Amino acid sequence: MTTLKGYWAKRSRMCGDLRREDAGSEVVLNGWVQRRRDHGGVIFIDLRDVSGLVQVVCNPEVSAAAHAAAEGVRGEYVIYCRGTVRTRPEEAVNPKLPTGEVEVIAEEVGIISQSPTPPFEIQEESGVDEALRLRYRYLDIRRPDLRQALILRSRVTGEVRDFLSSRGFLEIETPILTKSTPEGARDFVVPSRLQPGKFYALPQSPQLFKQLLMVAGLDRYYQIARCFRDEDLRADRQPEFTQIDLEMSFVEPEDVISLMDEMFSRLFLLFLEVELPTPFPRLTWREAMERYGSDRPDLRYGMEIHDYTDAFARSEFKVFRNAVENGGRVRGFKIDGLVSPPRRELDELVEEAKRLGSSGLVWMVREGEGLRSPVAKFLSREEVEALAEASGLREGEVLLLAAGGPEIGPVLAGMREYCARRFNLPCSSRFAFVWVTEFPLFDWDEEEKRYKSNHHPFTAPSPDAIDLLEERPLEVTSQSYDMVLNGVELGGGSIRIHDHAVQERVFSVLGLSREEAEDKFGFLLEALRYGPPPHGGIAYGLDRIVMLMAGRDSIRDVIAFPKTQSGSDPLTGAPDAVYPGQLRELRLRPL
RNA sequence: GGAGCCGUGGUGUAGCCAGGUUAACACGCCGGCCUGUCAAGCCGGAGAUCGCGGGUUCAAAUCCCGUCGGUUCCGCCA
Repeated sequence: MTTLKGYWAKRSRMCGDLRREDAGSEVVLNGWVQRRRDHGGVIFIDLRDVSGLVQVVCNPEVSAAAHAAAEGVRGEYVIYCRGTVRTRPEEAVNPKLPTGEVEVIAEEVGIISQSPTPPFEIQEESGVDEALRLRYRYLDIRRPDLRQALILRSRVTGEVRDFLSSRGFLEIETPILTKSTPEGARDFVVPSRLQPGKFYALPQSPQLFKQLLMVAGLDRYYQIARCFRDEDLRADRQPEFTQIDLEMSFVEPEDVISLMDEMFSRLFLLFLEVELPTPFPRLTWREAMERYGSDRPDLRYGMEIHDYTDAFARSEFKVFRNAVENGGRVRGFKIDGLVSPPRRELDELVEEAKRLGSSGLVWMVREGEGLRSPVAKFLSREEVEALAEASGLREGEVLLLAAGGPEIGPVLAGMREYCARRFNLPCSSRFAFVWVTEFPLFDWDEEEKRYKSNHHPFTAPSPDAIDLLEERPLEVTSQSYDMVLNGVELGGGSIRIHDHAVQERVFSVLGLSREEAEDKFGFLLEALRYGPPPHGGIAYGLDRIVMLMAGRDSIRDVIAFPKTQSGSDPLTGAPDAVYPGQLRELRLRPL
């Protein structure tokens, strides 16, 4: 059979959908050639589309034309195939494929479009250099893991939309070209042609706009919002990323938190078949710092930090006693799930602690009634007993201790992570969610010698802490909450200030004069005079959510066209120079 | 801004520390054989001036310096 140039038969089914029940039916498939196996007589073609893969059999005894066409087919060619679905002979069933019980006996095959040999193999496991994959991202996305991640991402956002919309949220778009606001990350800036010398900024988040929408009386807003921050990149940070952003009127923290518990348990049940117990556990910021040394603790592991200061108050071990006498504390944790590691590994722990910025780390291993430790000789029997008692250390178990001020918290937090990874410790669960609440309203910025908002300047102080605003600002907690999953901050939010007087007091602590505040976000302040409802919300990093759900280590693996660490896109070549004429039009000149 | 790691046919690696033959292996690619494979098999073939620049040396993929790209982390990211 001769085919007309440009002719192709349109598909009747998707490759990956064919099953045993379809046996006997005539189908037309369109797809990419994953692989061709030519046995001289019969030719097998693995045909791929977005739904998956199915085997096409081109037997010259069935159709000489189809077989002849198949001989000219190469990898990544796009073809059509008309044929009949057949259950495979029992010994030829491929249990590795969802479609492995069937195959399509080709009666007609034609090439729709050709392809050069791709620069890398389109297959599951890809050790291929990421820069090359990014340059040919459209080929990279043909690989199943990337394709699946993008499918998952689409389903997650779809479900988020369904869920929020069913709860009365309205999806509203906010500007991409907007005004640079102070504090926070460095802005991406866009020059204005109509107003030379002036600039838009791309939004770091729709924060201010969503508050305006609450003042506007829309009651509940959400958006799958692109955000831009001109800061250095990381595995979990891109210059542009996507937030699930939402805001609600007439709510307290509890309302936001419980709604999000519901949304996330739904997502995980639907897409990962994981049942998450709700409500998710909660820790206040203070508890989190005390027990895990971090405001984003990984609760898949125990290794809770305890205070052992009392045990060393009068110790012969000078390093610890001095630390205690100088107002410091001795804190540490037991490495759950590790027994009698070799000396070499214990020494590695000390090195790691130093890398984390600690001046030292002491390990102790329970051996019989005593403790093996580099500092054992400085410890009295009473101290050893007190430690063994307080730590609950069992035979062979390891206790790590560090002494000093608040700076040892992050060190111990780092050591928890390191131990979990280094010793491959068992997880209590695959996904450990936790809310961290009541963050401090302010941090002290040592460089600029002033208070800064921990979250942002519109975050409401806890009602019972408002009186401390002026006297002891660092002790003021806020009505804020972060959702943390496996040690990754997924999102955070707060109840906002709706009382004008409170807002002014906060600005005053931040050292913002009325004029400065007016200049920086006067439009919001003005809006907040016109009957703002009490409101609050939260914003999530969608990329991070999907990354964790897909079991990936980088958000680049769940973004169709991500950027490299230097912010470039190897596919398009962005960023790039522009024509001099463009600069002239914008009244811009390079320095 | 700082620290670490990586860069060798189309792809992934070995070789580099201890400089010295035609730079090795696997996958892919091309050709041949082959009617049940699915990482097909067997036979044959093509394909790399070792990221780039400079230096040391009789001699550099290998040592030194610089630079570019990628990546991880610290700083930064309200």
